[in-house]
Amino acid sequence: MPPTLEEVAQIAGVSRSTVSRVINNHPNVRAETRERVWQAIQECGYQPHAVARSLVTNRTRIVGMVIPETVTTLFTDPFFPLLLQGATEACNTHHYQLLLSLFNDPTGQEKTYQRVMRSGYVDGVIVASASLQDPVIPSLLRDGIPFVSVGRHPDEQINYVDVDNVNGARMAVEHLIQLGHRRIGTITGPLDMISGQDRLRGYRQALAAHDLPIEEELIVEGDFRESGGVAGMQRLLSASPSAVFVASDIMALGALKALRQENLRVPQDISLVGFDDIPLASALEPPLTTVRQPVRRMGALAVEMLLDLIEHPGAGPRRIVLPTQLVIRKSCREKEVMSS
Amino acid sequence: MPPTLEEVAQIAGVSRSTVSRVINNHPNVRAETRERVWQAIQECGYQPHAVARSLVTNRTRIVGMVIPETVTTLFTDPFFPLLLQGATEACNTHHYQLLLSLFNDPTGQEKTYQRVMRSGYVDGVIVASASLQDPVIPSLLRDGIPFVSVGRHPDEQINYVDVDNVNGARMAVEHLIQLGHRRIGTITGPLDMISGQDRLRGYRQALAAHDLPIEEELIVEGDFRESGGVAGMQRLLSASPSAVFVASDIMALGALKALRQENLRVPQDISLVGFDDIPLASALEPPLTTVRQPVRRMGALAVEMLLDLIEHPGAGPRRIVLPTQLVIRKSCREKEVMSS
DNA sequence: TTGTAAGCGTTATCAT
DNA sequence: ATGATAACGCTTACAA
Repeated sequence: MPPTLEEVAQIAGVSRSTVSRVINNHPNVRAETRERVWQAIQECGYQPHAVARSLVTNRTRIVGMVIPETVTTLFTDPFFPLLLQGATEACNTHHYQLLLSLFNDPTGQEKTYQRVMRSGYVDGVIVASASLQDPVIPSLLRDGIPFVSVGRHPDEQINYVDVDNVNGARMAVEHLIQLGHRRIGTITGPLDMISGQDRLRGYRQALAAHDLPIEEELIVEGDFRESGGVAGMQRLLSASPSAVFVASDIMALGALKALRQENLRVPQDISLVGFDDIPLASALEPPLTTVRQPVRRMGALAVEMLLDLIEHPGAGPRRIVLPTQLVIRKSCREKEVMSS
Repeated sequence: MPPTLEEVAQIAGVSRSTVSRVINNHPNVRAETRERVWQAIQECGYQPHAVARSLVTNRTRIVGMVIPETVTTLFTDPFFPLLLQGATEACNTHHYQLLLSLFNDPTGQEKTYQRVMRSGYVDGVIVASASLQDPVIPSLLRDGIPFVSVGRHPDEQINYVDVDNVNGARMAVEHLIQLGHRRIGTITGPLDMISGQDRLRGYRQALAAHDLPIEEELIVEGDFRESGGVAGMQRLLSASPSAVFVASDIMALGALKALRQENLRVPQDISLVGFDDIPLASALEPPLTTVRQPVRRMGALAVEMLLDLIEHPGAGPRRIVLPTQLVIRKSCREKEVMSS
C-alpha cells in the first residue's frame, strides 16, 4: 500500500492538514515544520493520490482530446499525430494529462459521449476537426463542458484555434496564377468541414482578385483521402486544367497517381499544389509545392487555451488563427503563353 | 450540479445502496424495485461519478500509453498513430479509456514517471518500443504496475506483444538472395532496441542459410530516421552492395534520396527493401518492396493483454508474436549473373 | 500557525 | 431484498 497523508503526518509529528498545506504550498506554515514535513514525504516516498484529491477539488488535471468518428480512418495522416504531440507536450509542461477518445462507433456515439464526458474524468476537452454537423459540439455546449475546437466554427460562442486556411489556399492559387496559369482546378476537402470550405474560399478569392472566371467544372469535391484525390483528378481531367490546387497533400498523392495513370507528367503537363506539408510531400517525385500549417503548435495552443478556459471561466470567446506558409518545391512550372 | 446516487435514491424511494446495486447489476434486487430505480436514473439523467467510484474500487478503467523520450520525434512515422488507433479502439470496446503520456523531458523523466504512474489514475500501462536501457520498464517492475511492452524484451517476466521481426527481415533478405544478389548490405535500426537487433538477426540468418559470408562493412547502424537512412546509404556505398535491406521505410526513403544524389537508380543499379509498409512506401518512386507489420492489431492486442493482466493478475508471462508479410513492389530487380 | 472534523460520491459490510 | 454506516484519501472551513 502506498503511503497516505496520514502516515506522512505521523512521521512528521503533525496533522494531516498541515501536510496537505505543505504539499499545496499554502503560505501559513512555519518554515521549520514545512521542512520536517518535506523530509517525512521523502522518507516514505509519498505521492498524492490524484483520485482522492479530485473527488474533493472537482478537478482531475486531465483534458480530453476528442477525435470524431469520421476522421479516425485518417489517422495515418500526420495531422492528428502532430496535433497530439503538440497537445501532449503542452500538457506535460502544465502538469496535466491527456485522455484520448476516438468516437469511432457511430451507433454508440451518444453513449460513448456520456460515458467519457460525464464520468468526471476530464476537466475539459479539445475537439479535433469536427464536421459541421457533428453532434459532439452541441452536446458539449449543452453540458457546459469547457472545450476548444481545433478548426474554427461559425457559432459565436465557440473557442477555437485554427490556421488561416483561406489565406493559405489563396497563396497557393496565386502562386499558380503568377506562373501564368489561367485554367486552375481544385480538388476541395469535404465541404461539411470548415477547413474544406475555407480552402475553397481561398481558391475563389485568388481567382476573383485576378479577374479570372470561376468555373464550376473546375471544382470537384474531395474528402481529404488518397482515393478522393484519385477520383477528383480523374473527373477534373475532362475540364483540362493546366494546374490544380489540391486541398490536402494526401489527396495530392492520389491526384499524382491518377495523372501517372494517364501518362501525364507533373509539372510538365500539369502543375500541382497541395496543402499541409506532411513529410510525404517532400518525398514525392516531384517534390510537392504545398502550404505548410503549424499543426503541432496548434495542438499546444489548443491545450493552453483550454487550461486558461478552465482556470478563468466566463471570459469572452477566445480565438487564435495561425498563419500558413507556401513551400515552393518542384510540382509547379510556368505555363507558356500560347498564341492560339 | 449533476445528480448523485442520493438523489436517484430519493426519487425512487429507496436507499443509496439499492441504487448502487442496481447500477452494478447485483443479483439481489427485486425486479420491481430495479425497474423503479432505472426509471429514476433516466428521469434525472444520472451518470455515475467515475472519480468517486475509483476512490473506493481502486480501479479507474484508464490505461496509460507510455511513449519514451527517444521516440517522440518519430511521431510523424505512422507507427505510433496506428498503435494508438488500435489501442484506443480496443479501449473503447472494453469501456476503458486511454491516457497518453509522452516522456519527452529527459531531465524530468523520473519526476514525470512518478507523477503519471503513481497518481493512481491508471490501472496499467502499455510501453511502446522502449530501448533496452530505458528506465521506465525497471521502474514499472519495481512499482508492481501491470504493463505490457510493445516489442519483446529479454527479461523473463515481461509481458509483451511483438511482430516477428527476425522472420520479416529474413524474408526480405531471402527475397534479394533469390533475385540473385550476393553482396547485400543492411542499414539497421538502433541496436539498443530489440526490434533493431531482431531485424539484423534476420538479415544474418538469411545470409547464413544460403552460405553467404557476413561482411561487417555491409552492415551499418541506423536510427529509424530519414537522416539515418541518408547517412547509412552514403557509408554503405563504399562497400558497393548490389542490394540493401533497410530496417525501416523511413530510412529507406533517406537511402533513396542518397542514391538519387549519387545518380544511382533503384532498382536498376541497386535494389532496396524496406520494413514497415507505411503508406509512404507505396507512394515512393519506385514503389518500395517492404515488410508489412500489423501495427494496429498489435495496439489492440496489447490493450487486451493488459486488461487480462489487470483482471487476472499473477498468471504466467504472456507473449504474442504476430507474423509479418513481404510486400513485393518495384524496388528490387534481378541481379544479372556476371561472368567475371 | 496548527489541529479537528466535515464532506466529496461511491462501494462494501453488516444488520435487519 | 433492503437500509445504515463505515470506509476510500484528500481538501477546507472553522476552531483553537
